[in-house]
Amino acid sequence: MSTATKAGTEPATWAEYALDSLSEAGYRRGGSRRRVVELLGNQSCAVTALEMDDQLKGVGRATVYRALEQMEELGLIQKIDVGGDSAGYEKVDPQGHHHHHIVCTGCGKVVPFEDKKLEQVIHEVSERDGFSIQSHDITLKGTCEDC
Amino acid sequence: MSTATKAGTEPATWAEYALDSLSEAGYRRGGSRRRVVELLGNQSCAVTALEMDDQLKGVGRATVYRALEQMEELGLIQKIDVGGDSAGYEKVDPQGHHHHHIVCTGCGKVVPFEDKKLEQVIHEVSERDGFSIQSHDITLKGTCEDC
DNA sequence: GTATGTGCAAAGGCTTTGCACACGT
DNA sequence: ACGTGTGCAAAGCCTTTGCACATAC
Repeated sequence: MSTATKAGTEPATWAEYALDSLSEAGYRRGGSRRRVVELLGNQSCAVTALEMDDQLKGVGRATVYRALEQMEELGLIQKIDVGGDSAGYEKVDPQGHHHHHIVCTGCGKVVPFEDKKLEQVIHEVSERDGFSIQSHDITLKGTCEDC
Repeated sequence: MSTATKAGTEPATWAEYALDSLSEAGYRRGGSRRRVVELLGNQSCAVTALEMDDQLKGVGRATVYRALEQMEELGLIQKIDVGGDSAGYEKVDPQGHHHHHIVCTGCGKVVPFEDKKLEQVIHEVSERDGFSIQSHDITLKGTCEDC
């Protein structure tokens, strides 16, 4: 019972990829979870659970949290500490692209950044300590130019 | 016995240094905060507020949190996400030495590590993005050998 | 003696869980 | 039809705040 679109079978967007992965994991294609997935797919950086709940008017808060839990379990999204009270979540690129975050302790602003050298060093560290690294979540804290 | 100490200038331990800093910042030398400071001074890695509260029997939980807030404000300690529900805290070495953490997503074990190359790359990044970096808190997540 | 420090208890905020009903398969 | 998905409300847990008393200065 494959709902695969065409012979290519390559999902065009992260949301499609995530929905397919959830389906393969045995989850049904419910409408509320789908809305959570699509919201995450439209974001380029971290969003908190409460922000998602605010934007998804017909969706219960519990459903948002449950969907996030399932997706994090499958490695589709990543939980990120954005400094506030609520945790941030963002999609994980299946092709391995990712960024990190600088949080301003003054105004709370979150700025994403990428750095190839940093990626390489992290990769070396993860091999050095006998750990099998699943993800790395680097958050720098500082003061931005406006503060 | 210490041969290097001169008349009340250089604090011999982190706890003394922290208590001096708090005093200079205008805080009085209360007994409960002192116990929190000394507990932190005896730890080499992150401890949570609730763990501290458990160990400090006569000290109120509110006092623990208030002391942590004050010390973090002064940069004496650093808040660290150790993956659980409760936040971790650890002393900041005034001489700049520090380590980072790998958290096992299987058993929750926290392993500290150091890496000079990583430090240098972080330093470069912090200068590149126009941010004034106060601290960096790098947490890798993975599976340890026992899991 | 006065202002800060502290413990207790209550409140706050984010997250999780229980349960009954709706929906996907 | 059956079992999962979902919304609502309540509970849980960490953390913060209010208040009265103790303590440092």
